[in-house]
Amino acid sequence: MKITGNICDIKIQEIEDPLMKISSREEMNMTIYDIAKLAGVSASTVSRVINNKAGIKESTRQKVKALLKEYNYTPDENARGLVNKNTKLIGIMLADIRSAHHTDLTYVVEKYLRQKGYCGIILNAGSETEEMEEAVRLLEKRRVDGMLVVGSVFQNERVKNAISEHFSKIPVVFANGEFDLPNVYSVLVDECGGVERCVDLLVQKQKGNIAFIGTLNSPSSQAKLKGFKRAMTRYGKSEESLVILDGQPSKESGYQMTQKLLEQYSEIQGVIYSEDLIAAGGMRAFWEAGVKIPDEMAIIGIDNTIYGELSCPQFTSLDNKMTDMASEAARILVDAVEGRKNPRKIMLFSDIIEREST
Amino acid sequence: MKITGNICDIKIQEIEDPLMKISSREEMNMTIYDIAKLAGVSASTVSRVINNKAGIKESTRQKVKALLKEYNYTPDENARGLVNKNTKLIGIMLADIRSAHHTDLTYVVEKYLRQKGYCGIILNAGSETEEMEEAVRLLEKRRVDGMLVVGSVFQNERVKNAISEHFSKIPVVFANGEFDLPNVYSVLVDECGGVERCVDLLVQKQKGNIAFIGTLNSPSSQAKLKGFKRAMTRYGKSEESLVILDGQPSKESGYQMTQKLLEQYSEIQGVIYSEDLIAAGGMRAFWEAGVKIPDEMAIIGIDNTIYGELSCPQFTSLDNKMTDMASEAARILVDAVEGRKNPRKIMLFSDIIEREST
DNA sequence: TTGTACGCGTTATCAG
DNA sequence: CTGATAACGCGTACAA
Repeated sequence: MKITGNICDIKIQEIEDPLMKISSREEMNMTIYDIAKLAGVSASTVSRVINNKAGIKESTRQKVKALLKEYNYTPDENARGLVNKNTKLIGIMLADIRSAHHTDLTYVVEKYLRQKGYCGIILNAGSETEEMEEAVRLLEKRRVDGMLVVGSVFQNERVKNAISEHFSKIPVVFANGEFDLPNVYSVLVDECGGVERCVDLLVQKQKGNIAFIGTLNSPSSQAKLKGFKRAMTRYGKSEESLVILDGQPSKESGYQMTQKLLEQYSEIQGVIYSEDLIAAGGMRAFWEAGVKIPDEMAIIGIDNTIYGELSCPQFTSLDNKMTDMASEAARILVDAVEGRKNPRKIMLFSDIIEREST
Repeated sequence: MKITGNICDIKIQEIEDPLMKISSREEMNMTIYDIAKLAGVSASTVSRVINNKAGIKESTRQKVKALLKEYNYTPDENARGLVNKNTKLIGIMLADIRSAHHTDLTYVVEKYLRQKGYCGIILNAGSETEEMEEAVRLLEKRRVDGMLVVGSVFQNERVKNAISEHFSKIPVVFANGEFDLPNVYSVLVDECGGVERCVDLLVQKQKGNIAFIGTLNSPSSQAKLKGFKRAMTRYGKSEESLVILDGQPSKESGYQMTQKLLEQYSEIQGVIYSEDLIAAGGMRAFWEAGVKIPDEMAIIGIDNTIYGELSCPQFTSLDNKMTDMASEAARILVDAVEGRKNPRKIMLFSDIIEREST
């Protein structure tokens, strides 16, 4: 990977730098002792100034402050944490930050945490329980003050055990899932009811023959599926007659499942996809097949991500309130870390964002 | 936000928990001293066992190890860092993790760092220089071992100064930008040349009247624009005659700019968008206007995100190698932190991923 | 092979 | 108002 030359006015140089090998030690970070010596006071006085404690002569305070600024001293948050018994670190565990709804959530959480003086450590813990346990262990080593678990895929015994082993004493907020543990809070969304309302919407649009396509393995997916079944039986369908296609959380899977649907289930008038991403894959299949949306087929996704808005035509999506969930979860977590009380479990209500596909 | 009831079989409870108010102190995290006492050895022996140092009687090693496991002791990484003078923390600064190409990059980086024993602290530093400086300060407080700066928006004097003030002694890798500072590495992509090749492709497809739509303010955008101008003049166009529409990095802006294009520049046969997201907005405008793609209009985006694949038709995109950049940047950073040498500046070469829009 | 003593950078307690 | 001193959890010379 060595390129030498001049490409588009950007000069490429190679400098095999001996990056400050010796010089680095000479100018370490300032400590309160250094400042104290400079100011002719004790370290504790400097500490007091830094933390704005009362009972310091104004003149010394100013003198110290000046030095602090001059040498632009920055306190070592880790050393601070050692004595304060907190790290101001929050662990954020999710399967994969690349899934659009988690990205949005993470953004909101990180912003909030930072505003409250905390730093988020985001861990892509994957979808295998072993990786998840590993992530929990890692966060324990970091002595995070609290932990946010995002996504119902984490709702399994292994993770629950890992948490009760390693994190029985710090607050944990589970977004979109729950553990029956004394220190775990839950923020949930009524995806079940939301999907019921999706069915209602389609029925109302004269699209009563509805298929459900998507993943079925996570608790969240199960809730969605339950909503689907419940609503469909409410409209007189037998559970055995329902068209439910099990797939992966990818656009490719959405595409394939939808092709299968078109081949095998000609009576279907509408589809509910368990995720927008899968729906986006489905849109492609309909587009290729020349199926008119919404006239010949109505579409609803879930998550209300940007995929629905980018699609042509834009598709309706069940907004499962990921950003609301993010701010609630972050708030509850910080509250818990700082000793403020909150309900152990709250639920948010999803909304259908109707667009051109219904 | 209090809900009581039973919704879709999910029982909602309200427990105004007094979350372990008293009990929490009783069972703090184990320290090496606790283990030492239990094992009847000194703390240093325990430390040696933990760090697999040689020169420990096998029997005591086993005894200690057993205790370690029994009480599932986990070393305090922060305390460890205090004496080791490292934190195994890496700061990752980007404008907004929600932009798809940054999300992918972040994922790759986080995975790599973790595999190498580091933890990433991701900061959404926004696009205002003040926020950026704030982020730098924050990372200094955390005493990160290294820092990754992602995105050419950070290439400004304020950030450069902040880095030389607060981070003159630790390695910094700048992905998609550069600072002339001794401790800063750069990983660049030849977006300029890439866009030139995009123009070449369109010309080759008999779509020589090309417009450029997108953001123009970041160094990265400037490089893209330069490539556009260079190639177009190469094909005999005068620079003044070029159609260049300045917009925002959003689908809405892409939509509006494209509408404007359709209204005002009927001779245009192809468009290069500075970002996939903007291109996606543009696709909508073409779709609404009934413009046939690629017959009546050829489209190329930049970033090679999922947006291009989801679009119907899928659009061609310049792959600016964000994930390669991510792994290179992460590798170089860890290398630098651990004292291994690397070129100070490397460049990756973009690739055109051709799809249905050209 | 193991223990003692010290230091990392900070805050808190207590004495002055 | 200010300064010693101890402590946080850990690693490491140095001594035994």
